[in-house]
Amino acid sequence: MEETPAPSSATNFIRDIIDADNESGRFDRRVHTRFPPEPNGYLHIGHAKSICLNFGLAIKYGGQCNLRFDDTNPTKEDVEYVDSIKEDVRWLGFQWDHLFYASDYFETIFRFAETLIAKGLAYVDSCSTDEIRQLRGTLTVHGKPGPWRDRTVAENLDLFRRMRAGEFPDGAHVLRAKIDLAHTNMNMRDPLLYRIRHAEHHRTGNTWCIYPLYDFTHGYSDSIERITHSICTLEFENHRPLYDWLIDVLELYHPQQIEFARLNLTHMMMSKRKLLELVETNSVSGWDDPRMPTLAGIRRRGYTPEAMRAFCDEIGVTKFNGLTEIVVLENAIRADLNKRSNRAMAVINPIKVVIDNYPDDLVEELEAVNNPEDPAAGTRLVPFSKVLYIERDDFMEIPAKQFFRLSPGREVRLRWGYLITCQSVVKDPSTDEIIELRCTYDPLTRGGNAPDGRKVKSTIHWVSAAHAMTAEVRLYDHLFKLADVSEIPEGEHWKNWLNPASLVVVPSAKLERSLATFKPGDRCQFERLGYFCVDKESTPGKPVFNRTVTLKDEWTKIQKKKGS
RNA sequence: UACCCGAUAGUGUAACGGUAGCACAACAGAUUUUGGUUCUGUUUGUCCAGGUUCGAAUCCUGGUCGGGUAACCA
Repeated sequence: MEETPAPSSATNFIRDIIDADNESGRFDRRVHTRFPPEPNGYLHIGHAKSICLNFGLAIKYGGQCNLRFDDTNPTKEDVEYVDSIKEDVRWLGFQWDHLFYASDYFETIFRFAETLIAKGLAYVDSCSTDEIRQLRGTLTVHGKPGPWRDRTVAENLDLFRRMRAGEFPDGAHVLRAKIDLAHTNMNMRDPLLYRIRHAEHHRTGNTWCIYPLYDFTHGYSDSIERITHSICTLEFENHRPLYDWLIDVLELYHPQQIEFARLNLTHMMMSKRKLLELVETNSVSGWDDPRMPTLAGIRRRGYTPEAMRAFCDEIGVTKFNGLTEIVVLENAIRADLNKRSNRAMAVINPIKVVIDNYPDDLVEELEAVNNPEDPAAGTRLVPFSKVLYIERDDFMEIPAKQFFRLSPGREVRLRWGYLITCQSVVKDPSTDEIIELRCTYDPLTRGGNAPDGRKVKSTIHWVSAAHAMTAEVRLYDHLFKLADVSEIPEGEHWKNWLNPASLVVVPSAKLERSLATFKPGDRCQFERLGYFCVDKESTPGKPVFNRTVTLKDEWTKIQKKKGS
């Protein structure tokens, strides 16, 4: 476990609220937050925003942050998710002060319900789901009281206890708060508090056959844990009056609920339901497919926790429901990896180069700098010989304007190697495809500098054919070709918008020898191409590298501009 | 057709009644043995209309636009 992340310097409206509360002494200057996921899926980048916010606030103010599993719906939840969520929070660099489960409070919450009944503020409703929906009214039409609303306290208490005792089947009764069926806020129209579910819970087993609903559980959990600021996303704004009502009628310790806008990213789908569908239909390889926005996915993709935290810091926290460009995320990981990644040479789309005037059997070990951003990273030796591979994109038989890489008659530098000049092009006579370049080198330019001081416009990467290792390289791109996935009309098949090129597998890229020692999770920069990491499926016999993100690429930009 | 919330450059955010800043993007240049990095510079903004005030992005009123809300989900 690394040390506690430094507190964020970014200010936001929630910090303003906390500052004001500390000023007034409202919570005795305590700050106690919580991150409350339901263990029904894998965490994604949106959750990272919430995690960084809640844990970050606790660090900033010297307070505490709990991890609490909101596990009130036994049919959707599983320990698999509990475990992955813990792992993800730790990976992001945070450690919770207390670990709780809402199910820890089931007995307490049951007693709260009895108290509510005793106060005449809750009743057992025996209507069907349909009837309840009918009587609740609509957004513009008031609801109406149902036939069971005026049961006596004794009758309600008796029925509720028998619900718990397992005397009734699922759906026979529910417990509802008695508030106001004509309320303009739908959440206040006698909200459901408990339902009967004869289902096994991943923690409480078969102890319970009634389970409290979110609204009835969440505020009480916050109150029990003496949370000061209960931070959630915008869609719970309309729940706050109920949150406050439930705590106030029982005269309990009252945390402050604060809502902020969830994260939306271009080219990304954040809906848990749709992510689950991608997994279940094998549109991706799993929850940790490197194209997924899950923390498991981006971790496998090669993202670092430092970059994720920097990103969350940069995007800020507001109540405005915006759409953040994915390049902001990409910029965060580039900035981090640029400083710490060693460089290596890898040729993804190779074309053979023969240095005609280089001795047939000579192999030279050339010194290469590991990381120009970090002198302490030192140097390594890379083998050079007569037959090399270079990137097919680094050669143009008829060079375009502004293309200053290799072409017939032109001299370029091989990184850490020699200056070479292309003398001729060998083509497959049947297909006309270029299969080989014949070049000459200048023996006086070892290391890359010419004694006469002449300059070349371009430096390209290469590997010695005889010494290269072969590896599978997986090139990842955006999962969705559409920037704003919320624009996909409801009902339209959203999977039509998946990017067919989101994964390009290169079966046999040619890699520099030094990469042979890399283990799964190891990261490096393939010079001029991007940042890569070794995939978990990689083995010594069949190495696999994932592209985390490309480098910025001026040449591709120039080409795109010309094309459009 | 109800209620709640929001609106600052292309995008995301800061300014808390007193000079509209920052990051990313874009554009131009310098440096560079990665068309990377770094550095310098440029372009672009307070949704609209009123009001309060010496002074409004900020406060008030009205409008416009956008988001949320009618699971026995969270």
